Amino acid sequence: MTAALELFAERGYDGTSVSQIAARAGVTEMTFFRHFPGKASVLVDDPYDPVIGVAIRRQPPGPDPISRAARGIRSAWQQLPQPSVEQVRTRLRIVAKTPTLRASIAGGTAATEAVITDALTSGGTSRREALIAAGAVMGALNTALLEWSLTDGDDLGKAIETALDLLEDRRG
Amino acid sequence: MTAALELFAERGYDGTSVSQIAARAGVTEMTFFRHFPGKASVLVDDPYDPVIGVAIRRQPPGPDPISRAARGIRSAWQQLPQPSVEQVRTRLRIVAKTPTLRASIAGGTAATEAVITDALTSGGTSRREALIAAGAVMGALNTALLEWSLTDGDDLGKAIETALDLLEDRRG
DNA sequence: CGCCAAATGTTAGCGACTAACATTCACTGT
DNA sequence: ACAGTGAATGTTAGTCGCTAACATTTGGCG
Repeated sequence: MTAALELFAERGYDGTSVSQIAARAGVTEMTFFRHFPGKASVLVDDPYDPVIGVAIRRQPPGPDPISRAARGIRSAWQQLPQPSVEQVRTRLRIVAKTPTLRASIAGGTAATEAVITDALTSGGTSRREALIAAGAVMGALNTALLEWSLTDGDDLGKAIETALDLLEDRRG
Repeated sequence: MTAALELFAERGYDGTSVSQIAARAGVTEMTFFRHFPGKASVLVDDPYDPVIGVAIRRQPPGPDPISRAARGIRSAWQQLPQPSVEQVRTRLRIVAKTPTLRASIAGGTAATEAVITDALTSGGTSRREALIAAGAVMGALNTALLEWSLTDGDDLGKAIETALDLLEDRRG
């Protein structure tokens, strides 16, 4: 993983091949694929889904599933151990600057969307509305995180807050 | 394109190779890639971006960029020539059932997101909020379209309406 | 010291995609 | 009718991500 991040920083994501990563790690291409399911997986690792699920369920149901999801994620974020901001930033920066990767995180968020959808439906929201709300929330969050990664010295928490406020606290 | 859609229906997206498509089309693999930038591009073709841009700009600015974007898209959708619903459905159905494709449409919506972002910022919204609003709207719409494609006999316009209403018409 | 299992290596192959170069095709002007 | 020209197509060869089948090493343990 260290080798990969170094090379991505040096030559960019598309500019570095898996065999180069393996070589710098003193290892074969094969053993790379035994540790990571794919080249993109070096940059993603998102174990937050369960926490998000219960946090959303704890929010009072209401007519607006988007707001409920947003409140749940805010609460989850606050109780989560804050990750190393600079590490998150370097990773996300690579994603933000690589179109193919931007696309592929959508695959990573699919699981989170499913968790949000389930949490919302358990509160009485129709499945269709829950799906849409989950899509909207994840769309907003992903965009906010990528944009944040490209700026300097800004607070990660504040970026998330901006996104959640915009989703939740409309016409205000 | 006809050959590709046939094969996707027969063997699934991942189960058909580009050379198979080319063969059925009576053509070489190379000339496939000269017509389509990639295998996924057979299923996507989204010339609506300019219309969306001007439609959003026409909406009165307000404190809530998400609502403005949603209203703009609703208006654009109403004045657009309605596409052949069944054709849209078969295409989207393939996308919905193929995880790798679901991810790759995110790449296709990047352009639309940029258009929405620009339209919103021209109305006084900050760049960060405009980006987030665009992400939320596209996330909701994509999810709604994919979910719609998997159902039978439902109205496409109604599915879009559900998404836009949820985004725009909060708390009630 | 020998044994077993996990980690790693080797080889071979598929599919998406690209580049460099050759070829055919359709159409134009003389 | 004919030569010429530019676009569309074919050919070949190669890179990269990724997988499968089988061999090899490695490390701990009785």
